[in-house]
Amino acid sequence: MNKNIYMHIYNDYSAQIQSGSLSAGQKLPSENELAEAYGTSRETVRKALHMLSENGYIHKIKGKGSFVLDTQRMSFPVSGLVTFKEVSERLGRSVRTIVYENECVPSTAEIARCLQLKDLGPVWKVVRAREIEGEKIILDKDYFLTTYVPSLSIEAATNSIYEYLEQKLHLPISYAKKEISVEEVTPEDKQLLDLHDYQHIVVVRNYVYLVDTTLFQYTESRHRLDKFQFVDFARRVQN
Amino acid sequence: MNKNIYMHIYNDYSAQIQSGSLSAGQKLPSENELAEAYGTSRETVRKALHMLSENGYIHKIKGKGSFVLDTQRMSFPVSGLVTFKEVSERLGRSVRTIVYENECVPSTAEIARCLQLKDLGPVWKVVRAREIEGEKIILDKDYFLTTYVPSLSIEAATNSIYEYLEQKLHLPISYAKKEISVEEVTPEDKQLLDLHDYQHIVVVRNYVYLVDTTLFQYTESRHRLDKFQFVDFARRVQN
DNA sequence: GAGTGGTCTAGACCACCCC
DNA sequence: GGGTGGTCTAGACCACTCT
Repeated sequence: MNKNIYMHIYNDYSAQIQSGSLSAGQKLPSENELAEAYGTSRETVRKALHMLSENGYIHKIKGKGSFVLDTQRMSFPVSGLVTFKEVSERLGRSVRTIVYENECVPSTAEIARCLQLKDLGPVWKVVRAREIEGEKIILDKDYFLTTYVPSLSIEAATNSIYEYLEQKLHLPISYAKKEISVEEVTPEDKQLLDLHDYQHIVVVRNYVYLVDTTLFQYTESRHRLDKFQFVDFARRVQN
Repeated sequence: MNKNIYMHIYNDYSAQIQSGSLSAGQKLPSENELAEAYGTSRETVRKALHMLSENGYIHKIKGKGSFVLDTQRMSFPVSGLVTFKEVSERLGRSVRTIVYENECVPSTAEIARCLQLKDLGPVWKVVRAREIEGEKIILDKDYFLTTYVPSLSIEAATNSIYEYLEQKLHLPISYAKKEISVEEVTPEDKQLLDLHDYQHIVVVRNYVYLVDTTLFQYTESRHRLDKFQFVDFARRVQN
């Protein structure tokens, strides 16, 4: 199951902290104790603890130990590379996805620029609305290079596209760049979402890269103002 | 100057990549070559390369090498724990800070909640507007525990509070939690900023912690809609 | 097969914290 | 002084890429 020892340790503790069986302020065993407990070396334990620290689960204090952080973070979408499906499941909300469009289209000049295409070749386009507790709040517009995603079934689009890409197509997704801004609503937004009278909308542009650094997906996630929230955890770089 | 070898390597390469003397796609020396060049071990080199990778500077491919990423990221404030001053200097924009308030006040119920205070003790409050190219666009409201920040000079508030906290008070700032949302403008926003007719404003709530995990600062950064941008870089967790 | 990055080891010394 | 985390070493074996 867990090929790597450090991943095993990381998974053990992140699960315990998320589930609440380890609560804020509690002290973890020392690195030497963990190394012995897992039958590994201290550096391997340290790698796991470093990841827990990077992801906001614990905090390490020299001379004292590692401590669980107060972490009811991640209130809503878009932190890290977490998918909408993962987040809504975690929240246990009543969520529905409506697929408006799921087809191969010639790319417009704007999409070609976003995907860094030389010519206006075809792209696979998916347009979906996310309905949360009866209101259509988020509009997701996805564009994929047809080289990697020649087509997508309605089932894949309705469930999780990422699940399909990673588990079926085995695309090695590596990293993403996200840009958040606020823009004026478009007629399309008004038509496809329950926007009330808001004149602006939060736009999250997502550029997704494979491990060979090719850009293969561009996504525009358009959120109704009042329902948008983004949570971020950051560590100050030490000197 | 650089106490740690890995920091030395990290600083060397992050500087070269930021300055553009290493450009996107270029290959770094192999880990073994770097270890020899810096007269250190491979694990130490790997620690530096891991940090470069985490911060979006490079990308590592097993069997091939480490490559510089296309990185004109960080378009505007609020990514990582970077201060306003650091960012505006990097952008080379004409920026001015106006201090409206800089004093010790009793905390309101809301501020006490944000700073997790038991009682309504005093806090040091700073209210500043950020003027960019002639327009007051950002309103920063900072609240500090007086235990750590008994007072602040106008100079510190006008320049960089962080610089003062870290270099003069030697406060060990460790990590922060950031929440971004969009809210309705308040009369205070209208009065202190050049808001045009926008009815909403982007609010970035920032909770800053010291290394001993005490929360010592709460900041509300209120950005005019059209000028707000947030850029984030994220890696997909590998399995 | 040679070169690369990914994981892991079993030590070492240091700086810091607390008693 | 004993325990803690922070840094570093000099090896090892593996999986992967390229040719």
